[in-house]
Amino acid sequence: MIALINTSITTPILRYGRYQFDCYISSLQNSHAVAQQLFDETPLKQHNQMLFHYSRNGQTPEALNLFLSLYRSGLSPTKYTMSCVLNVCARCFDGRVGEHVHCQCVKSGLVHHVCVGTCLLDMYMKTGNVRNGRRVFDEMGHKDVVSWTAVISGYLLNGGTVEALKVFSQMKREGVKPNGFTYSAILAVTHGVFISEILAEVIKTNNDKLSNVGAALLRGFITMGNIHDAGKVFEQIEPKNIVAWTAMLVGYAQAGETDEAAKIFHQLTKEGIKPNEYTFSSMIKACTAPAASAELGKQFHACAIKMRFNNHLSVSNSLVTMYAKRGDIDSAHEVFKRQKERSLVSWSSMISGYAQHGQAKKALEVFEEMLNRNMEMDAIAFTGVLSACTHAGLVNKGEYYFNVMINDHHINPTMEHYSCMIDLYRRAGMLEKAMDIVKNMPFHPNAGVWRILLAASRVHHDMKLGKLAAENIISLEPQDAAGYVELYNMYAAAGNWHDAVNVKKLMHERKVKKETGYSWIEVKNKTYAFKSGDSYHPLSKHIYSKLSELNIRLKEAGYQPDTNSVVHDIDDNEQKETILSHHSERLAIAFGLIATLPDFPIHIVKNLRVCGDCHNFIKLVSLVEQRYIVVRDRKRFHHFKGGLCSCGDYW
DNA sequence: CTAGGGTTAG
Repeated sequence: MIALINTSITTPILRYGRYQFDCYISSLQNSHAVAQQLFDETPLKQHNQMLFHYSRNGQTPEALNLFLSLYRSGLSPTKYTMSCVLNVCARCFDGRVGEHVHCQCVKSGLVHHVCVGTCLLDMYMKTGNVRNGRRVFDEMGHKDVVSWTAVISGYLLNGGTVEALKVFSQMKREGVKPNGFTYSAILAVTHGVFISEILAEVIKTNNDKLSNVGAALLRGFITMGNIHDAGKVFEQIEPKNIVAWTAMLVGYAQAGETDEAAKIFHQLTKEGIKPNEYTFSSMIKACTAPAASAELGKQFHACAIKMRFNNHLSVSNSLVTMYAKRGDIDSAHEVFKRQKERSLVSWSSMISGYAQHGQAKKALEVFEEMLNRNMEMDAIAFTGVLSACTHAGLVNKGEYYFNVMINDHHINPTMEHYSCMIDLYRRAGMLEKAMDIVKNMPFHPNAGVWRILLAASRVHHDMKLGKLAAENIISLEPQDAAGYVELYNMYAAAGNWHDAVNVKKLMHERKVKKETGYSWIEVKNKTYAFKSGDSYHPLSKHIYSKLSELNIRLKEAGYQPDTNSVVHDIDDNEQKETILSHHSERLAIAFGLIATLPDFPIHIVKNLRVCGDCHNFIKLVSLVEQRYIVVRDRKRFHHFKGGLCSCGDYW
């Protein structure tokens, strides 16, 4: 676990002097009479600047405390004060804080200023109160392009696509000219298809080098998976602001190119642009990619601390997920524990983190704490707790939470929730119950569900189900090799070579390729990649001889290779064993054993799931070599120790 | 006068 720097004290950079700042802080920290007097004598303008500073830095509690002191001391807030504090309220989860400020705005008459009105409607929209947001907007005497844009993005934020588009056209009808911000917002719903249309309109109306729309266009291309055109748009944006840089960074991150994302980060700082919380949370998220080094994530954490962004909610939330995904669940919890305020996202990040590590008990504890605090719940929070139950085989608990979600929280189960339940029953061997859900849920099963059923068919030797699942996977996701391979193996096993050959032909015609399995291991700050049977590593010879040595020792300890995991069309059992024994994770582990000291834990990251035989193999390695081995596969973590795995062979 | 809208995290 890394040592976290104490971040509870932040020193803002102020326009006024150090002395005044110290007085300021003391006035906030104790209710000492002298300090209070100092507070009262400080001009309102400086309080406002301080408030602005807090709001810009995401220091929500500080900002609200300051506003409260201001209110208590009898100073009358200005429209500037209100704008700032409403901006802060927009990020609160308790909408009542904002409502209170709303009352103050009405009483003082400040509500009639455009800025205050806009902040108010924005606050309601961001806290999910669309009705009040709309009402404030309708009652505004004077509306400008900013107010219109705020309503549009407010609707979009709350899923009101149709209303957003309506407001967009109404605005144009009333003669208000959309600007870059407006296009930027509306582009989020136009899904690529309209990109060229909007682009034409943008060029016609705002001939200003894509400055504000650029980032939105860029995002459009990225969601279409077109990083090339995204890059071209990026080049055209001039000057490039932080939003544009962040959008480009996200583009590379989504394409799995963590190093390119990091390059963008360094480039923007070199150009004198200051990264903000969006940049940091995006960059830290990029560090969770399987091929990214664990060091990189820590470096950006350190960087965030240095630049004082670590206390921003989105940043600390992304840190929780980053550490969890990097296998360091303790650091994830440490960040979570130190969060001054936590949102729904914070709690669900922690729950999913524990779930991925198979620590179901802790996941449920955190979830129960959330329930006790009467926090608002959403579908994703329940996905976290259900997946914890699934990974640990807690059938009763899973059923219980599923019902709580529907009956107490009135959340409609999504496909994800049904998948969890199907997987939960399937792993527990309750195939009939799993099938009941498949038949009765209001969705057509997606490829994910069929993959679960495919796994079930293998365990239960249910050929009929296997065939059905494989065929559905092929039709739903024609580029996924799993269905073809399974179907081929089934035909081959039954001696039906005619159909087997046809499957192979189809696969060939469609250019379907099995995703290459990679395993990564980090040794002395360097990441090494291995793929099955490769010999690129300079120590390759030693790695393979270590593997043969291990094989002999493991067989003495009772290891029997399970060649059923091999999906190749090979008859020779010995050949199958060889393929198994050279799976990428084994190469990585063998290298880890050679290259690190005996008490050093070995961390492996895989892009695919670990196969049953490798799982057995690693368990025994952890026993005979007395090593702690952590494997992160596509879905979750396995902590191997003394011949056992944290997943309890339940994955 | 300053301030409000656009990107981000599970």
